[in-house]
Amino acid sequence: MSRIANIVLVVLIFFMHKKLLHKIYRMLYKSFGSQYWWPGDTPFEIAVGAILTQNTNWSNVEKAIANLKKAGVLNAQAMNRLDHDQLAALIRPAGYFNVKAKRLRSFLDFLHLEYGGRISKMKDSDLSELRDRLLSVNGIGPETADSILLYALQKPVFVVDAYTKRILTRHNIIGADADYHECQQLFHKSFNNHPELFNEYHALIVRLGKDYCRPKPLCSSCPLMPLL
DNA sequence: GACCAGGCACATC
DNA sequence: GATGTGCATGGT
Repeated sequence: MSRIANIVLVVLIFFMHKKLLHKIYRMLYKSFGSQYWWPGDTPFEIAVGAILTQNTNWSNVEKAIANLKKAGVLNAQAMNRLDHDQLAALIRPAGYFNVKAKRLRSFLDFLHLEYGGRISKMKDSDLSELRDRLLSVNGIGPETADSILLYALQKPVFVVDAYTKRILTRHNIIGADADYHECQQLFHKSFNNHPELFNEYHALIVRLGKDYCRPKPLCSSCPLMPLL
């Protein structure tokens, strides 16, 4: 194939995928409506939830969040005064409580050292630089960093999770070996950095994933089944 | 009782 | 660089 034909093919495939991603969004929104994400009252609570939900069912996270609220420590200053065992005991229902207590501690250290304990101060930073800084915090990987950026700080960043990859793979939009960045770029290029839409789209994907998109088998009542 | 859930870091090859 | 493993609770 000539070089030009190859370029034309790549562009065509991109526009096909873009059209399909738009169609999937419309189908999900029609099926489920607005999801009103993120389920959290403050940017700090959203950031804590993003760490606690790592590889964990949200209902377990809710129990841990309720414990933190009841103890009056769901703010950067009060949580910073807890020692490891106190924090781990409060977040126990979220699972991996020792690991997550360390990760929350790393985030608190970062927040106090770099932003005086105020998440709102993060908003002023350059997006790319802020993302790199978040990723440098132990326990904050791409999905957690992007969840904080999008849902706590309203930055135009799409959150890619296991459900997103599963759906994109099943619809042959990406290969099984596609990485986080590749999936994310697909959404960024298809939707022109639109934070409100990224917010709703990711929430809808999670809703679909929870209800219909188990690893196996394929669910015949899935709203996206007509596309397969 | 097995499987799964809104990941990530670290060890090993 | 790719792959495997540990981390843990609670619902289905």
